Amino acid sequence: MSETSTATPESLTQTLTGSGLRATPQRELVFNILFEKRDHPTADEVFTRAKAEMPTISLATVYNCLETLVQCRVVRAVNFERGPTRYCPNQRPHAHFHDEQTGSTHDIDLPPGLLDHVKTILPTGYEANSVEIIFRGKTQS
Amino acid sequence: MSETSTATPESLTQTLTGSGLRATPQRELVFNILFEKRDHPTADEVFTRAKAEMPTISLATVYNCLETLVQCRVVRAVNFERGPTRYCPNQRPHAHFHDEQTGSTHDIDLPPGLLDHVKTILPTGYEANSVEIIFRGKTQS
DNA sequence: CTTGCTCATTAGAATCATTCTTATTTGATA
DNA sequence: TATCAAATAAGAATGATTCTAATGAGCAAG
Repeated sequence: MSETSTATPESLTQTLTGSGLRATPQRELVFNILFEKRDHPTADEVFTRAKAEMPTISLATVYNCLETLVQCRVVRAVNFERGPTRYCPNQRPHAHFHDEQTGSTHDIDLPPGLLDHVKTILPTGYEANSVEIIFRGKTQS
Repeated sequence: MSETSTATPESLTQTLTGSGLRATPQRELVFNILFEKRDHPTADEVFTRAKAEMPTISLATVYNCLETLVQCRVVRAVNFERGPTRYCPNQRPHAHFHDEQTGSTHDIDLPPGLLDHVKTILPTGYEANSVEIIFRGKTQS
């Protein structure tokens, strides 16, 4: 039974209301889209998928929902390279591997303690509250 | 005598010509600007500094020069958060610390072996040719 | 040298992602 | 059910970057 810190569609409502926010259909839809297919879509891709389910949703709302979910820490915004921001449901601490051939991004689970180990390289006076690790390369498939 | 892999204004010419490119005044100026003040400026900031020295230089040329220098691996493009790309002269392997209060970015030297250690978390079949580490937090100053 | 050719630069237009603005809608609360 | 704040929608506006087309510069062959 693996313990994850990933929000689920079920726990989303309480996360939102717990932050004084409303659990709207749009927010739930956007989260579900990220939750169902973990392929780090851009806002625009989320928008396309959302429209299939809710044709009246607007791109601005998708941006708003994503921003809200990031604030609530149930979704993570990821930026490597210039280019649109990509989003993933937060789950356990993980690094990202960016396959330069396919352009796709894979999550890499982090062994416990690695982030703390990495933080030890910081000089005195530097207090990190997050560490992001990005690999670039290719995968044999 | 510290051994670095940092290009210098002197070595730039041969790096460029070695790649079949010309060492133009614009390219040299852009590189010198990055080399002199290592504060991770944006293309627009480089442009402003460049104009002080060479009033006729254009923003497009600054973008072109930066891209060329990145291709030659004498300059590194850095992207965290959405927002403009920032540039630093390549020097030794280092991580970036992004101070969330001031918005400034500091280089963190990496102890030898750290990158290799971090790479060991990759599953079989993943071949990383680069690892980027980004800290976010605050500094006591 | 000087003609020709390729690489670079310039200026401005175009594009893309994102944010902003304003009006409308929704939903919880009194 | 009336009220009021929060959320959504649509499109305009912004900002960073890239593209396009024209001009300029430097080297190589004659």
